[in-house]
Amino acid sequence: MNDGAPKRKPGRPPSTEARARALQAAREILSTDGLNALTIEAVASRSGTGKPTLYRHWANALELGMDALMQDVAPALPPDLEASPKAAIIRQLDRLIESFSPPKGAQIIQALALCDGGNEMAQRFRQHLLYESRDATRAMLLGFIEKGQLKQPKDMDVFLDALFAPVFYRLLAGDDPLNKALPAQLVDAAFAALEPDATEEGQDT
Amino acid sequence: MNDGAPKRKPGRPPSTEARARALQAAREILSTDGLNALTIEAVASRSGTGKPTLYRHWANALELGMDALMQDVAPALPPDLEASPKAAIIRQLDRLIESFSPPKGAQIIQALALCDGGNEMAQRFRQHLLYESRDATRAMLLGFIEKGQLKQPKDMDVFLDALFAPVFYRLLAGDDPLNKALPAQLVDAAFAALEPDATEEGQDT
Amino acid sequence: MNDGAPKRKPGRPPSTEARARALQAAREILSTDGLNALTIEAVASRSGTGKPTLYRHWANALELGMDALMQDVAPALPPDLEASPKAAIIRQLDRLIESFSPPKGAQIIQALALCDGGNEMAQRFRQHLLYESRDATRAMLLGFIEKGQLKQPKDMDVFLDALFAPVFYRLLAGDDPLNKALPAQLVDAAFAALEPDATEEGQDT
Amino acid sequence: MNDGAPKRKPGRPPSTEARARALQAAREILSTDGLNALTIEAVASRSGTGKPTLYRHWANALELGMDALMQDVAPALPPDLEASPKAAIIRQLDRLIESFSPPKGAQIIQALALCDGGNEMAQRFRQHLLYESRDATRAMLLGFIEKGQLKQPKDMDVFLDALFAPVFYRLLAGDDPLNKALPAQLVDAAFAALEPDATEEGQDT
DNA sequence: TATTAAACGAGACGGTACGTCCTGTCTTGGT
DNA sequence: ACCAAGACAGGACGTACCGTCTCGTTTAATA
Repeated sequence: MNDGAPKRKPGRPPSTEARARALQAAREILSTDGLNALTIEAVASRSGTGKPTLYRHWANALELGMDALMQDVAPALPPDLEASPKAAIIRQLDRLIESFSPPKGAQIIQALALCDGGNEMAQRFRQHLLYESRDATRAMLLGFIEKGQLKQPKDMDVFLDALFAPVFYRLLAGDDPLNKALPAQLVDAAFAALEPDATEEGQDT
Repeated sequence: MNDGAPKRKPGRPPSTEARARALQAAREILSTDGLNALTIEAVASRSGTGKPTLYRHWANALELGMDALMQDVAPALPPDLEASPKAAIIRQLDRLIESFSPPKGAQIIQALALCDGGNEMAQRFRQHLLYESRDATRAMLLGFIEKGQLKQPKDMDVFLDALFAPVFYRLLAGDDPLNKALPAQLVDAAFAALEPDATEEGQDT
Repeated sequence: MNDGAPKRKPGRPPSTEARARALQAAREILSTDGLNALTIEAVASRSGTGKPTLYRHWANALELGMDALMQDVAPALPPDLEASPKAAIIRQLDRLIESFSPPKGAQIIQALALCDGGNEMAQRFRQHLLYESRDATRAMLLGFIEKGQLKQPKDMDVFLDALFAPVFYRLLAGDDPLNKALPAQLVDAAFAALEPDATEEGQDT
Repeated sequence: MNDGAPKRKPGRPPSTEARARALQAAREILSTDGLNALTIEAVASRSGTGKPTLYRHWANALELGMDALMQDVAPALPPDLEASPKAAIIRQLDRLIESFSPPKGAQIIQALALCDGGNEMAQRFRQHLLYESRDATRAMLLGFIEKGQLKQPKDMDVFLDALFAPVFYRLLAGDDPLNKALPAQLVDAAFAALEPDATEEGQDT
């Protein structure tokens, strides 16, 4: 029962349009000049937004950049228990890798590395880019395990790391671009520990 | 007074002392104020070195930082085929994690994310921090395989990723500090795929 | 042709209280922080008045400041033909100097120097601070002359300048504060030209 | 004994050219847009000088403006005891009024009113614009008095104020521009107190 | 008494300028 | 030839006010 007093604050409300213009300009700068060129001044001049307005919405250029980067990452992911476990996880990884297509991937890594970690925006960013896929995958795995289609891994977090960490690791290393085959390779390697019999025969590939 | 007259250049030779002073100042700044505070000006003023001298040695502050960070990472690693494969790899990972003790780990990640990738210093940095351990571990694994102590993994690079990527992934994520137990967990999980029978019984450790 | 009906406008009439609060806040700011600190925002926040309300009453912060400064200057002056000419003029100058007691004097000079000159508020300000005393003094002098108590000066405006200009000049110069003796000195010097005989003997004082 | 070691400071010396360019740009801005438009940014962009360089030379835009205004004021004044006292003083006042030709006069008044008073630049400014003429005139008057050509005024400072204050007063008031006749009027009025006999006859003009 | 239009406070808006910091280059005199 | 010191042009930082513009809320004359 909170509609009795929606408690609109006094004063002119923030302009959603100004915010949208700023984010759009930021995305454009990111796609053409990279995260280092994403300065508050550049966004202000490109978007026709005043600097104080930008600082009203974001604490600094990095937070604006994180916000802009989040807009370009597929926002949701459907939990899917119909397909095979491997296929479902591969689909998750595919989506992640697609979101990290150049030059976004390296910029996301850079933002992750630069952000403070303590503030709220950094937590949202990490949640969106690191944990959303991971949590969904965890939920899927638990579903498969419950249905008996999958063996319980020894340590779920370590198991998930084996799937997701290599994606970020390769972006961080830089010289090994993400490729389409990677998800299947990761899933195969991870499942080898769960389905020991299956790996025996496919070993000669 | 250099012996066979190996091409004595005219003029005053570069001062090794100035370089050392600069690196020392950089390490101090890194340990107290972080990579963002490592500016050329800060190093110049703290070390009593002129800015042009710094630019003579490093292209920019980031390269100086990478150089300073490399100094603090254990420089070598002994290939060891005497111990058990698991123990040998755990020792490698332990050394790596120790090198990444706060606040160095996050700074190394930051430097990796910021550096261009194309230039020579970035390659040395990556070689030293990403690939040295990995390559040594790969060599060790091949040794163990040759001796029959280890089964050949399906894809060596993916296998190595499963060991090393989580370390960097957790540094990148930030909120999950590296702990002492991690190496053993990673090795156990990775070896589950190689030694399916053995893991059944040793699971309760 | 709207004077038949007093033309009461519909809607809420301007709040005299808001105006008064703003002027009070402005006076307080002037007395503690000076004219440079008298910004519209400072007055708005201190007085609890909205910025648009302030702009409805004054065109900018300087005009508000001039209005506030005028409130603190003795508003009227009694023409006095009973006393001696010298004493009457000294009283005028005393009143003026009292109105300019620190820190007001310098602020008034600053406002005079900054204001445009063309607009209506600037004219009111000048009228109030420069010409009111001067005009009253001129009227008094004419009265004394008519009564035969005073000799006609060669040029009345130049004569008045000799009385009033030094007051403003010393405020402008800044390092020579106005003192109580100044009015008598100015009057003596000015009257020396009118009453040549009297000055002969009193010269050694 | 300070020439044995001229004590040249280490490091690159300040560029006289950059300073000159900045002052030139400031003079241009003053002559076209006024003192309010003389911002550090405007000077930087017009002169091709970096902002930090400007701040190295001047504490703020006002000080830069005062420096620029001083450049345009006739820098010296010859003490002249050959002419008649009146003529010599009129020449001084003429020079002063000429230096204050629009729009400079109002800008000088504005700068005087705005400057702090305590700092060194403000003192130089006042010395140059207020006291240089005044001091030279005082010296001349003393010379004339010594030679018996002039009677000793009752109070020299008050006498000098009667000559100089009206000039600044009229600039401050704004609506009464300085005219060519003013110096003679001021001198006549001031001398009336000194040469009572002469004024008797010329009074009816 | 209800309507209604203007003024109210609050505060976001696009802007301009501030004064600081750092960049990477250069110019000094000294070693 | 290299050094330290430090000034240079440039550019981004984050802040303070400017003067304008919505907002939703009073307030008082009018209908």
